[in-house]
Amino acid sequence: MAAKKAPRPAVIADVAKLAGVSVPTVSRVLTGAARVRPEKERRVLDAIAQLNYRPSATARALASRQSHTIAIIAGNTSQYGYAETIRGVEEEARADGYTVTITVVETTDPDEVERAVALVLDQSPAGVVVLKFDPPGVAVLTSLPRDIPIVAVSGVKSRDVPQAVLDESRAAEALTEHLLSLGHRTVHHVRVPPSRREDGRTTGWRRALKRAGVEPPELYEATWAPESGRVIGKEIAHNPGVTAVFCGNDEIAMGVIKGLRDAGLSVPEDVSVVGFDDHPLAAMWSPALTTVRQDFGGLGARAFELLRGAMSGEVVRRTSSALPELVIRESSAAPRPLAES
Amino acid sequence: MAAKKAPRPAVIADVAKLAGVSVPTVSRVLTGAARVRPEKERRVLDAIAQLNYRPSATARALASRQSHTIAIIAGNTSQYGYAETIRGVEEEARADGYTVTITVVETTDPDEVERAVALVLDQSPAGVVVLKFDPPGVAVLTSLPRDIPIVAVSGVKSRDVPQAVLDESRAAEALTEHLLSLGHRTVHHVRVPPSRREDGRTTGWRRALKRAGVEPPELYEATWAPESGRVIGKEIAHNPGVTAVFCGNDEIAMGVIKGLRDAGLSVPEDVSVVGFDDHPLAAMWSPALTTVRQDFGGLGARAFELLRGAMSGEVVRRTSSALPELVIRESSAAPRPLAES
DNA sequence: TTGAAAGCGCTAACAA
DNA sequence: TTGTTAGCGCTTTCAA
Repeated sequence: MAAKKAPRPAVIADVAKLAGVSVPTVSRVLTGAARVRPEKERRVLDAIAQLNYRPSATARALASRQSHTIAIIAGNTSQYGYAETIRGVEEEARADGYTVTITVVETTDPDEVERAVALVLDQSPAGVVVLKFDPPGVAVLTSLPRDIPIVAVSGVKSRDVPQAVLDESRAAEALTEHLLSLGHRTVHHVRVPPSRREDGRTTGWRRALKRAGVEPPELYEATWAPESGRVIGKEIAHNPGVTAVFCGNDEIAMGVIKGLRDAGLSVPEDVSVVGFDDHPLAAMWSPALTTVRQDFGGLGARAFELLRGAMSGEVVRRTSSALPELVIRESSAAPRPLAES
Repeated sequence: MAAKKAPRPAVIADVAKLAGVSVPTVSRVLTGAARVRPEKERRVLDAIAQLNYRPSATARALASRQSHTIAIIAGNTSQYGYAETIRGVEEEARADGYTVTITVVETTDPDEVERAVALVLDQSPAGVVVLKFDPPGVAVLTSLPRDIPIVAVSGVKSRDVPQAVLDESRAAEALTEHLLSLGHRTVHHVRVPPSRREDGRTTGWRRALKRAGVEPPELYEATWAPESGRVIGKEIAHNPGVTAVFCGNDEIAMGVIKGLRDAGLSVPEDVSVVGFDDHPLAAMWSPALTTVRQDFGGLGARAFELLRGAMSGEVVRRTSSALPELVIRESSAAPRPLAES
């Protein structure tokens, strides 16, 4: 039972009265919408400080028909790439005085997608950032009305809505070429769940192989759990034809290495394994992982910048990332010379 | 230049007119605040569907003086424990129809703390969850007004505000005892940045040591970056008195192991290293990490539950976690028999 | 059970 | 430059 003592928070009318001006005048100094005589402005500012007044974002949003909230919709919030991207968006948004809401959509189940979209729309956010890394993200994008500023964040280019992209296919291509240049006849690929039929990582891998005149071998399909990588690693250990493996992300690569080792093979002596993303632990791994750096934080920041443009009615252009950076460490090496085979 | 075509979204008055009832009646069926004659209710529902009407959360919040938004304030969003906790809160909140906003406070700089708190307060959220894992979290808690429902999430108990806790000291104690029971004379500790003078992990470690009659050796201080663990690992390698190391979290443990190995030592043969949290990659590591499982997701969920209680004016009790679960894997073993010493 | 009237706290138009 | 007057889209009295 809280005491009734709590003096109800000051509202704009209280400030106006104390400052001896009208309510709109207070609003004007608050928003800077129009000039106010310096002296009155001072009085208003004093009153605000004295009453410890804070404008209600809710009332503002209702009256001005625009909020200072942006919504992020994502398949999850805790995985490395997602978390970092969200961090990037939040950081930029906060610097700009925006509040960010997060809504997770775990599956492509129409009901769930619908419900999440409704939750977001009900807040009438000033803009929406959709993490289009996975099928739920794609589904959300489809059912989001287009009369509100939207920016997608993705690993592959598309002309759907404005989007900040990290060119995964180029990165995957470079990584695959690295392996090929080491002398491997072919490179196998462990794919993480793609956002559509094919993701940028797989595309780049395939492209590099084709260019080298090598027929892409069959894919291994992993889930997002590192454990699934371990299972695949064990499986790979039984296939002597595999000398180099390109994994969809670093966590899976770590799992694959674990599986390979459990089966008695060593990396990179018996098989080279490379990851993707440059996870903070990639360098700590034994052997340290060869991978490609993905700037997810920067990606998020760029997404917000695009969104800011869209929100201010600007004509939006798409961005593309800087070139991905290959990080060569210890998990990749030349193949063991074959004993005939 | 968007066409003016976009039919402005339907508002409650449109629904009322179409259904042939008054606005308050529509509101009543929406909120369930009062009984409405079944037939009218049907007409209202039909009108809502037909107009594709969505109530404005903003207007609702203003009129009813209560929002359906809860705010999470955290030191960061991407680190494992934080990200998982946030996931837990968001999941529960979403199931309850709440929108969640995230605000990051990176330092204890009063201006930054003030600004973030203001950003949160301006939204007049229905409740606030503060991740009190670090100094910024503690600072936020101090400058947050108490006339709004607040729940803290933490690793150590305190009577400040209602809080969901994960009993870190018990877990750390169990882990330290495990090492001691293996035959180690003492256990060294690599601490991660504490939220206050001392954190639960360090406290538990110290307690177990004291209980065993061992004087706690000097601490090693790490940052949150795994790399800092590696540096410490190298340092430890030069100290032959160290046979067992308890690290503040799994990432740091991985770094320490890396550093130890770089210096030519092997784990657990030369020194045992245990982590904390049971990070998804802990099992993939070589050697697989001995650690203690922390259910951050559940922690977040419990925090929301507490908050829901507080929001509905309930008398709030504190929760405590279930007992932490020790996960013994390969990185801990009996010390090497000494060659005299 | 229902409608009329009165706000919620603010910004937008419009005169003055 | 400033105040008056109208709302924003909803919920909440209060009568009926």
